[in-house]
Amino acid sequence: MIKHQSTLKEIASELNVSISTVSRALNNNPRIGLRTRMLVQEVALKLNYIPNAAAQLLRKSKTLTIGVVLPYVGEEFFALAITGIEDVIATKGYSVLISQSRDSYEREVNTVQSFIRSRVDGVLASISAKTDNYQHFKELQNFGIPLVFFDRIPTNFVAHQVCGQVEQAAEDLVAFLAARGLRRIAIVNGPIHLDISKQRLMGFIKGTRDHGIDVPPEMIASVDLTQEDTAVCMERLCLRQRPPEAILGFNDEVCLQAMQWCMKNGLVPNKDIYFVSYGNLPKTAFMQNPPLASIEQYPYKMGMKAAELLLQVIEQPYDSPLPPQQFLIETKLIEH
Amino acid sequence: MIKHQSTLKEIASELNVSISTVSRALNNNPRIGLRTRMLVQEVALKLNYIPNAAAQLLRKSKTLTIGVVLPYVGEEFFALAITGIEDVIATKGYSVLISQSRDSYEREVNTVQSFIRSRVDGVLASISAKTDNYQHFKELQNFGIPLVFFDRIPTNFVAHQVCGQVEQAAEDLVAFLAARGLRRIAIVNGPIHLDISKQRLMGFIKGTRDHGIDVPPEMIASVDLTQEDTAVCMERLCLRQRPPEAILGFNDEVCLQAMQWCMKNGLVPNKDIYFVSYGNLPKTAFMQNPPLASIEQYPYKMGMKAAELLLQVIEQPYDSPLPPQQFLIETKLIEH
DNA sequence: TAATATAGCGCAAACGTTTGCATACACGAA
DNA sequence: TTCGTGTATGCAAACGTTTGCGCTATATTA
Repeated sequence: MIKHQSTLKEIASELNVSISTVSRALNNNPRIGLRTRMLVQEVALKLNYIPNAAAQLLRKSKTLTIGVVLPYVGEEFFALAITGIEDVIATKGYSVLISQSRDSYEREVNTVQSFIRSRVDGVLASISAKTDNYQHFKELQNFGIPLVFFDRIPTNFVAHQVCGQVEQAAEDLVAFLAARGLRRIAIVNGPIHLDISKQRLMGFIKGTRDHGIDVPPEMIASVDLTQEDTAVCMERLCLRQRPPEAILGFNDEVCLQAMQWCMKNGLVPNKDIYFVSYGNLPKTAFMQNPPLASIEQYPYKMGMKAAELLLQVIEQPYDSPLPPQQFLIETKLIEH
Repeated sequence: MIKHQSTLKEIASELNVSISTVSRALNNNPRIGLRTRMLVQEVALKLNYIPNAAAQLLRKSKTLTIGVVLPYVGEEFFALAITGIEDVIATKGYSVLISQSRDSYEREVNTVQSFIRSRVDGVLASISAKTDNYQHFKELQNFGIPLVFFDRIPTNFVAHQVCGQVEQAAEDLVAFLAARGLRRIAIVNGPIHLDISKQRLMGFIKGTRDHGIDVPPEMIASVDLTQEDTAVCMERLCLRQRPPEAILGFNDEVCLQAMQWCMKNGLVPNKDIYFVSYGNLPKTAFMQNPPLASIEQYPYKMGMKAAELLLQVIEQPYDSPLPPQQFLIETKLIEH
């Protein structure tokens, strides 16, 4: 079903000039006379010429393309981050390949390898909930392809990264609950191999200790971010003699899952159990019972910052690579 | 910052065989002896060889890649459609380039041209709210690149398309409202150059007529899907002597925008003004006042169907192209 | 007038693959 | 020995660009 794709050669033979002249004319090279240049561009337009990116990449070694891999494009947090990324890289003439891992390790690996095959100029990544092996990212680095992690950054892996002030935020959330006299507080955390989960936990422990709150080990849970796992976790947490009065969720999505479990099990969210969370997502503005407080993480800004850092790394000369950078985006507790 | 990217040539010289032998060995061509084949694959692994997709495309004329352009990846409807698309094309070894137009005509044009440059094997498109010129899609077809529209399909443009039973659904929504005794009904439609907007309007007109409902022209409005425009529209609609009792929204997103305007202006959604809509999006399950009824459009299924059709078109031989196909996905009215 | 500069363009190699055709060798049969 | 028949591999062209270098006129200078 392939029809016709005009090439430099065709334009050249149409005008009885050489291929190189056509190439230079289209790139506005001043070595070609103005008359010829105009003529070539005219014919190119007439023939609907569109350069073959593959051939260009083969010669130059630039694709002007960056890859973005993240868990779900549909999650508001990531959707906003994508927009931030696009807005930054568009200004430099880059375009972006978006791919979602859907929290699957295999999908993430495949995506990264596909990015390598197409020789993108750089990669932005927010790792899947299942990823605790970073070989594919290592390979990316071996290929010399710049890599910046954002939000869901790995632990024990040296790379550029951008994320929120997660630990401080957890302390703030605990303080928020403590100020309301709540003392039986649980945390429903994300996978602990995610650095942002570790940070949430540290902030939670620090915050509870600061307020003299005792945290029995059963009050500390991790889920893999699926609806099912969250339900199992809630079951364990709430079907005990003394269920928690409040829950600090990994993010708004997890809280929604937990709150759904509550409703199915005759508990009224934010009445029987209070929720606080991360995200402050736009959709919570329409909710019946949004989390009492949620940490605004400015995903648009985070996307922008990550993209800016990546571009900086890309433009760095071969011989003086940038040492691994870490950026923190400030966060803010929002009450609902 | 580019380090090293191993090539067939390197593997070849490492083993003192020819490049063609290496190429064939890696493709498991039986013409190469088993011993050599194993040896080559071993060395390829050792050197972290990953083929250069650009070079491959230049020789073969297949990228095993399809492009998807749609308004917003973050909208639940499109996010679900993407997932359906991915699930289908993954089974055939294809991968997907996702790009959002964010309802901008320029962004959509750029995306399509970038798809052409990278010579994708096919394109799935859901057009932006601003698009009423289809030259860029025409160009795609001139290049012989298969194209399938889904959901947001253009009017007056011959192409394969997949969308929901929109018109019938609008009639159903009107019937739903009429059964509740509501007779002052307005429609807040999408851009009228979208075929699905036209269909909504036709269903609306048919439905109201069937129920003997009079519809003054002021009750028929179109918005460009932005928050601002919806607010302006609501203003015109509601700040009159007799505001509508019920509104049929273009989709859940538009309804949310309209309901936000209501709340800002002292009107209680689904009490002062009833809403019905399209989408039945998951997030409405958490809402305080979801639309009373919403049309489930099965976006996952729609994405799958569109992808299946595209693959079929791609695999069609040059000489017998498929005549333009139109598929309807059945819909269902859901009460809340 | 001769030497030199300059403008305008073409030649051909290179990027990393794939693939039709040719080649080299071993082995058994005539 | 000679021929045929596989089997295993190599050669070289081609895909569509970009780009260093070289060529030819014409214009400028001494």
